[in-house]
Amino acid sequence: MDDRYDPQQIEPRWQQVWADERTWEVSNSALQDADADPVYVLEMLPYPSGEPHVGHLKNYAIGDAVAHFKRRHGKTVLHPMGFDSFGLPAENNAIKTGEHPRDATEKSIKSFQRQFREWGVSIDWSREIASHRPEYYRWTQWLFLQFFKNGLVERRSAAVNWDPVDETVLANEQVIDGRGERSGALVEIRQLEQWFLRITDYAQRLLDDLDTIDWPEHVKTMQRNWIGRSAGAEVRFRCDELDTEYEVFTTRPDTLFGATFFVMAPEHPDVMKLVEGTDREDEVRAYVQKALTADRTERGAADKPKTGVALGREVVNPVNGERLPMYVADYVLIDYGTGAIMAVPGHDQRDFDFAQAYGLPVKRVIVGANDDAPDDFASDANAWALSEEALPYVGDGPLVNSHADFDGTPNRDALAAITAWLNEQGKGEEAINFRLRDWLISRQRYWGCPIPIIHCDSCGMVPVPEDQLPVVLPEIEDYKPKGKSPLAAAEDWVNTTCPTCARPALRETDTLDTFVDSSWYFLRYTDAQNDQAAFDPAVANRWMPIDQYIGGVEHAILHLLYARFFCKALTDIGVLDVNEPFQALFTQGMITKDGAKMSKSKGNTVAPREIVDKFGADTARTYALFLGPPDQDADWSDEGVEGVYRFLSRLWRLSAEAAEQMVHAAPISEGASAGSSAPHPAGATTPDGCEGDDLELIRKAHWAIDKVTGDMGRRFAFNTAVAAVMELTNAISARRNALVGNGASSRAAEATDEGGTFVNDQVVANLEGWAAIRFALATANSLLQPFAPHLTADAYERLTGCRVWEQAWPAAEQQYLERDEFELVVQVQGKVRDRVTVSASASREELEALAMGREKIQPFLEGKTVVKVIVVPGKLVNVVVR
RNA sequence: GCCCGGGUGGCGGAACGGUAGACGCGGCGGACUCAAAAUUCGCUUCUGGUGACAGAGUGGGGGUUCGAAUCCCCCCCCGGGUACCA
Repeated sequence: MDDRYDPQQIEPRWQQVWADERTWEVSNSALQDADADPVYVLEMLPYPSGEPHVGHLKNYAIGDAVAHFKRRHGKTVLHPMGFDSFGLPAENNAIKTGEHPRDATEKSIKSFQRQFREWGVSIDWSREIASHRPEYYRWTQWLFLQFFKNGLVERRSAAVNWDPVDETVLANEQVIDGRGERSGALVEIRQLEQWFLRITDYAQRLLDDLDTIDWPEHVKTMQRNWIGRSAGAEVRFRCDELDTEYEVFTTRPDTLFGATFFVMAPEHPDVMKLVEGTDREDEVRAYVQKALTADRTERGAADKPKTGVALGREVVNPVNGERLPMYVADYVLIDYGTGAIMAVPGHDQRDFDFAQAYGLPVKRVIVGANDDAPDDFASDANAWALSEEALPYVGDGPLVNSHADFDGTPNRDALAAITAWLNEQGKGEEAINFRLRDWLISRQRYWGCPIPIIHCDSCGMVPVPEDQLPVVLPEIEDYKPKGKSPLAAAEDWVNTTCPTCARPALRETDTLDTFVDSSWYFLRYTDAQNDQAAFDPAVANRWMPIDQYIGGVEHAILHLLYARFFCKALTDIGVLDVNEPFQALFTQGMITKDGAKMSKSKGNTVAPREIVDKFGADTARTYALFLGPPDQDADWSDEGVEGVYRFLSRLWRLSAEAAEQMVHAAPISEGASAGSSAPHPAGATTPDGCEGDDLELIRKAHWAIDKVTGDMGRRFAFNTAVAAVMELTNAISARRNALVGNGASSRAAEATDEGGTFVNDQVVANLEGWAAIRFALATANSLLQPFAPHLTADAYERLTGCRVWEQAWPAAEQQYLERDEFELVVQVQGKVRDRVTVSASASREELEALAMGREKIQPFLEGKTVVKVIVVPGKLVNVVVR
């Protein structure tokens, strides 16, 4: 028998077993069994580009560990895989090289599939999907049409990055310092007709239902902040000159009386209307043009000097009739609120900065805590000692300089009162505003899902009839046509007839945002073969929600929010009954190399392929989980990989050796038929009657069961779980060395052949030791199986004759966890001064007395008075002196 | 800018408010070997001391507590997201 750990030999053998037996496939009919306990474990699907990287390895190592752990707790686990195969990188590659995005993508998918198999990930491949295949995107289109028919789709104009040289729309990512990454041309902002999904209709529910799901708190916080609910009022400001009213959203109606000017966002559609034909027109036009092309993230910077231009118009403050000058300024955002604000420089930092820069009046309407209050301030507001240097004041306080009805009222109370008053007067009303914007789903790109709409001159926008789906993505010559969406070049495809009136009509040439594809793929997995529907609601509802979703924290907002929205909307439409798709979420951290994000340009990438070739998949997977807490970023180290390889080698060698020992011991110890080489079938149960070092080893094994079970089940602490199995393996190795000496191998088999009785006597003498070792090894392999499925299957079979993945997860027995002694720490002033082994049953009083009597602490008590003694049973005694 | 994370030995990291540094890497020393590799055993936060031991120590500053890496406040640095990368 080969005593060398050889993953290249072990791993393919077990992968073959799982493939032949379709071990990881689950059928939907199995769900009809009342005893079925279905669990859905899912990692975010990969975008197939090139080969998988170590980030993928980590993601699927985590997910696979969870899937195995659940299976071994008796669950029926759905664990599928697919590919998010539409997207920009493949299209960019096509523009550069002429290679069809489909070819590059399919090639990449093949590589991903092969490597996932080589990693031994327990995937149900019968449910595989790829979003670029017509049999998938047919249903993406169908879902779009359901949204369309239910009024959740809108078409309206929106700003895009426009590259005037390439004549194409750019993704934000393609805009570098305001220039197109390919052309280098200054990017313009253009307004184009776009498709939207009305996710804002769901803002409140998306916010509220976060309370019902088991997600990391910081991810929920990010989503809450992204949705950005704020309560306030909408107030109408009249512009007499143009005979229009402008609505403003404010969270601070209490400061309405302090407004001294009015500001519009550069994108506001009325800005140019307001200055048309006036002497302001040129200056305003120049400012707007500049603001529109400026870098979006820089624009919001608080420390950036405020800029703007006067419009030469005024609006009337509805609460006091004051005339406020109008400005356009880029610190006002078109996407938030109404794109126009009332400016209250006395109580808002940004308004204050702007007022300072443009010499505008600053008015105080709330009294600060440090201002001196007159006794009767309501009747004599001017008696206030107003400290102008303290402005802007953003805190709370009583109102002043406002209105007789409100002066003196604490501003928080005045908020509601003023809102009610506005409502009475018809000048405004209570309003909730969300930061969340509608989801822009159309893209002027080739490599995406065609939008199934036909534009007809007579009938308008007509949905493609469902029985004509899919609208197949046409073949085109040039992936970068000038000025239009690339699909517009496929004239035979674009020119069609209207499904309603049969007259000539044109197909929509935009494609869908790839986030649409990935917002429902987890539903398709539940019923992936269905060619009559996107999914059977009964099947999807049975599997959903996903019990454990796992993916990168970089998706914490967009993907997760869109998928949540999809499920709610589809549930409202009536094709699904899933309020929240991801009941539990785990977000993994990034793997870096030498402290930096891996990238091809830096040349610091690590390909899993090389690791797997050199050390095997078990090592690669285990290391990916061992290198740190999986939810945090971690740095990859090649030396660390070797450490894990050494650990796995040792575990496997010890297992192989112990299995051999038992084969020879069996006829003698078990009374089994002579010459039988059948492995001990009960190797996984705790041997009885062990004492001394053997008992200690058994205790260690049960400690490891307890530790690994807790680390995996409660907190996803795979790194410490692996460490626990390492500790157990170290203990096994030490016990084994005590039995047979430190030689590389005991060569029991050879010895038996040569030595006859003497060796057998030795084996008998060591029988109890080997039983303990074998149990500990079976336990170590069993605990490590979710991380290293191949070698543990191999070793466990040798040790017990059983398939480890079919075994129930081991249970720690309390009697082996409890100790009758512990090490008491003795502290003085919180500093450790002594340790002593004491009985676990010692009372508080006994612990205190014992501690106080310790010789080592006496010098620290000398000349001091003992003020207090803290006793923490099972842990420590802390003596507090003065 | 805004939102969310993170910062602990030479390195990756461990530590329900209760022994800082588990486990692994690296380093040093020993065993085995003609030798090397592999394996195996021991030591390894820093400073002082032969040593027992003492002092310091979890990005910086303050606070709460008998006791803080952990909780609170302020600051610095690094990472993710920021709506057309996925």
